[in-house]
Amino acid sequence: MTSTADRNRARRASGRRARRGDGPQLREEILDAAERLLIERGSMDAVPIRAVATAVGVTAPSIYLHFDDKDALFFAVCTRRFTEFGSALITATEGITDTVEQLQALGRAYIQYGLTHPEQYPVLFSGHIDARQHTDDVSTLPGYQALQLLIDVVDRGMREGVLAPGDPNHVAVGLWSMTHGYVTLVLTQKDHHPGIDLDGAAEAVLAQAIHGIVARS
Amino acid sequence: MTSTADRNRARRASGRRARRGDGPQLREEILDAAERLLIERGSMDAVPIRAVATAVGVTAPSIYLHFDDKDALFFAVCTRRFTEFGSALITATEGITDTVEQLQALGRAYIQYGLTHPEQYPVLFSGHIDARQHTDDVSTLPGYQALQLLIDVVDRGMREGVLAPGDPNHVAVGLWSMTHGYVTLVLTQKDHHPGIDLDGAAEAVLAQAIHGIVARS
DNA sequence: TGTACATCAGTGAACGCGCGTTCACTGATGTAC
DNA sequence: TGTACATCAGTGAACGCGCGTTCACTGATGTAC
Repeated sequence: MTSTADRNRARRASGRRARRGDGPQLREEILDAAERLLIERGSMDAVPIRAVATAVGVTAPSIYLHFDDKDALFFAVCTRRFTEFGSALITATEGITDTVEQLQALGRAYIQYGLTHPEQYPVLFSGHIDARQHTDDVSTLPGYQALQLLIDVVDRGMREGVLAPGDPNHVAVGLWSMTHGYVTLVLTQKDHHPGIDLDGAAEAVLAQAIHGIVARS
Repeated sequence: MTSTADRNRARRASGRRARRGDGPQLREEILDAAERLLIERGSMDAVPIRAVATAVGVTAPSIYLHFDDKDALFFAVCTRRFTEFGSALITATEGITDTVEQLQALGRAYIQYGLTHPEQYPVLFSGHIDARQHTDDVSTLPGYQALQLLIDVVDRGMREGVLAPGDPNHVAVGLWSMTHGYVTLVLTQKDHHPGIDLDGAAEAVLAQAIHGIVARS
């Protein structure tokens, strides 16, 4: 599991140096370790840069050879994961022709991704990292692509007549609110409502959201 | 504005002491200051206990005469605000007899409260403070009463036949997901989606949620 | 009514830790001539 | 082919700050006798 860290430590202990061109590889190792620690500890405030360095088998200052500062490191962690998140959503719609079913698949994929990445999800969407300090390009920000994708599908559904007419932006925001809200409620409130099966409500919540926007015959 | 703090500082400077029985009053002042700083700085991690003490016109250790530790202080801030939040929801339904309109009023009140308390809302619902370390009574926790109220109204609507039949718990969770999700998206993503009027979608989102659960004639 | 005492509501100073970050350096690796 | 040099990829030590919390104390306020 920590074999690369051990290798780094062994190299260090034996007085050997990393070869030229190993930089990018170490960068990836740092991102992996930072993400793993983020998952373990629950928030980026609880992950010191020293801990990341130790996990990689390297000293703290060398982190700064690869990232400007701590924020930049964790922003990179999020960016990487968000790319994966976006792919998961796109993959979910592939092979599905019916627009309503596409929306359902999108919602399902969204919720599933959120619930299976309980630590990354809040980092992506809780606004703890001020993303705009790191990118000028808004389109790379968490949420942007997801929302655009959603708007496109909703728009198509309306033009096809399978969705009730309306403002695609508003409808998309509504759907996003519901899936996002459901994910965050499950993640944060799960243990606060003994009598209620929050986890088990996913399909019902999804059906309810779709039900609210389909065209009525 | 800081007159009580000034009074405290003046008392201190003049060598005078607070009278017996002033404890509870200072406790309230501490809560006020902590909340104000929470609003200003955006997160409880960004509010040192010394800053709270300074704002009240007192030294840091005296905070500990009123609260066990920092967590307890901010938990108290949240509890107080959550009581208000609960009252806002209950007040919103008063004088309304139609169940669907009650749901609409609840949702509207929920969203409005969230958007007008942009700093407290995340503290209440983001799970940063492990509430269960401070209370055994789950029913005092943020969210519990709100959800119970919602379930009651939904249940009544189903029995009246104005809402489509289903599991009241699931439907309530769906409504909560939507309002909670919308509030958090607006608070965290507002500036990330230039072309989209997130703020202005409230009524549409609400209508969509209601639309998804009413009985179809 | 006077006096010794307890208590309340703090104060001031310090402890001790952890953290982000910087700085001067090192030594192997690669390159120019 | 040999050698002087630049550079890459780090290291080790320390700086400096801020923070939560504790501890010994103080002096006015109230109370028992």
